[in-house]
Amino acid sequence: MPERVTIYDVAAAAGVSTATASKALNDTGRMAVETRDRIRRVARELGFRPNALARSLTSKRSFTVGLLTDDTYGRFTLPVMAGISEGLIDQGVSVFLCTVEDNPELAKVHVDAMLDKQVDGIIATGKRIDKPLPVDLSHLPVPVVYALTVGPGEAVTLVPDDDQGARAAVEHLIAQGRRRIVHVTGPGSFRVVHERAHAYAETLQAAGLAVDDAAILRGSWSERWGHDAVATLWSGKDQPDGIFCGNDQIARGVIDALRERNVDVPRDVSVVGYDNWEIVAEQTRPPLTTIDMNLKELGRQAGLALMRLVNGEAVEKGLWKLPCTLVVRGS
Amino acid sequence: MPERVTIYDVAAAAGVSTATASKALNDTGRMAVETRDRIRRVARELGFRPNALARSLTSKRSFTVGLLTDDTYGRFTLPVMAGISEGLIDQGVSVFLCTVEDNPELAKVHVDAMLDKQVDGIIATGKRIDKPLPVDLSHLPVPVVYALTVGPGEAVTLVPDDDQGARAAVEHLIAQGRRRIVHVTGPGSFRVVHERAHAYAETLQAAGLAVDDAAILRGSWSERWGHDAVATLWSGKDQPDGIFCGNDQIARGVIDALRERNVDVPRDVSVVGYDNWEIVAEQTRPPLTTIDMNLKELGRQAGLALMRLVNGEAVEKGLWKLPCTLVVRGS
DNA sequence: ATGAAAGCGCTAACAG
DNA sequence: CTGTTAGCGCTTTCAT
Repeated sequence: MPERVTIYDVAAAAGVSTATASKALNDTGRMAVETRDRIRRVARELGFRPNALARSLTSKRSFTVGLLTDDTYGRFTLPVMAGISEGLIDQGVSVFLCTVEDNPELAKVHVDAMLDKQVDGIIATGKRIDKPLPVDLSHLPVPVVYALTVGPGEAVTLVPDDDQGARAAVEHLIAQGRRRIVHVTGPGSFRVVHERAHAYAETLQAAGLAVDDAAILRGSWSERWGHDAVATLWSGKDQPDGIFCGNDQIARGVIDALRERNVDVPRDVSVVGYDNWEIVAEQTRPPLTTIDMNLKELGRQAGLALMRLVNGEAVEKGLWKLPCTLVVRGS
Repeated sequence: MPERVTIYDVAAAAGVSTATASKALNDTGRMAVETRDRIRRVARELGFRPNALARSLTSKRSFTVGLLTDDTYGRFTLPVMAGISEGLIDQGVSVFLCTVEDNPELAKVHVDAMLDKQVDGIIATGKRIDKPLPVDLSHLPVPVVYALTVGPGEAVTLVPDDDQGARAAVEHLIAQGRRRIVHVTGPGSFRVVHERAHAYAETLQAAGLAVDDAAILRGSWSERWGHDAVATLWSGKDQPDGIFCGNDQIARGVIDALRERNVDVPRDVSVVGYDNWEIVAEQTRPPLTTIDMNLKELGRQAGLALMRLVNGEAVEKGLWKLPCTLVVRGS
């Protein structure tokens, strides 16, 4: 395996001191252009790459951040991760990814490992906005940003704007001429369920449509529940012509159930999902119109906010609600 | 933000030199037990945590590895990542996760960043066993292990044993009393398609069942294709009583299509999928019997193999085929 | 049994 | 314009 080239090698080869070499390579200090060029050329020829660890030791910056998540399955974490990575790569920042599940000890081990490795900051992310990670991150020697998970009030927390997202979904259904719109969603124990349901009701009201509490059906986040909800709805008399689902899996169950009843989507009923989980949304028949939470963008913003904090720049504390986007497909 | 405590602080507070403090904390050297205990106690009281960067500078080990993947969606990468992390956490190793998509420049940037940060080794992983990452990892100053992606012949490469997995699937169908078993799989351009098809044919033959080339239907990796394949199969005369699918999505399409034709699964036809993608496999009706590639275990092994390489221990080079497991559900 | 000193690779004051 | 020196936090000979 090739030996690593140090700045001493470069300095020696260029016939200068390491200080000069350092300055030349970092474009700091002042020196003859030709010296600078020569040193740079030598460095390139030797394939010199500075040891980031050594650099960090003095600079107090490791250009490394930690991403902590309790989302084992990665449905939400991965887009966030991709956004962070993409947003920070040109600052030369790398990301430690740690999955902590619901295990406080494991979480502590990972946080300690990150701190020992001098991460510049930590991003905490999760699968539930209303559930904190199993570890207290509030008195760490580095800044912390929360994404898709609750942080303390004085922290920066990024979440998708559920209110706006749900509103966009319902407004779309109304724009399709739908008038009897129901909402099939997840368990009432999730805060997003309330927020989306609330936005749903308000949007109907604003459009002068009847708002009926019975039109909000709460169940699990599964296909099966979407299926069952349709069975319930179609056993009554007033069938809806628009269904806003709490997530794409429910929507998938709904669409499948409707097809089995020979109810045509979107002719007879329009369906809108939530999450834009492409693997689900693109495979429904017809493909699912849904709300995209723009998680990648959320990740990018989280990363950038963290770096601003790291750099001591001012960052507005509190809850950042990032806009969702309606993705229109065939349903 | 709390100031970091250094070994100098500990040494000073304990009234010893840093050398002694270091020895006490690392359980090296020899000294009075009481001195050691006192130093340790002081360190604990002060909340001392050694700076891993400084330590790495001398030890030449960063206890950090890089995970490179082209699997944006993360379907395969995440379990592998979880396995690596889980397998290495008690050695104090952290993982940099980098998604490089198919972008050679991006890949190079990430690899360089990792090397600059002195990763002890790199694990390359991907979504296709027969496609290399868009970057050459063969002349790096650190060891590399490949998982779910092709590496050079002299490298360690871990893949699921497709032959054994497919065999297990078909044997299960035969054990269910199925005699007319077809194989609905993905595009012929994937190597796994050939391997699984080959194992399928061989297993039938070994059981004394007729092997027919027309019984292998190649298409895309989608639900839609599973659906279409059933349409094709049921338009002919000899309908199968067992279907081995190339992945779970195809299997899902197959099961849905069968239900639409009032063909009962598993009474009339047994279906086996591949991947054990729980989100799909558990939501089919009935839940899908499928093959699990044990990716988390594969990740763990990859991590352990890499660390053995890092430690200069002997590791058998070449292709490691790890066993798959049949997961029996309702189909 | 303990400590002084050197050094890991790099950067930054400060001289020359 | 360039080099000497000190130091980042820790480990490790080598003296004492």
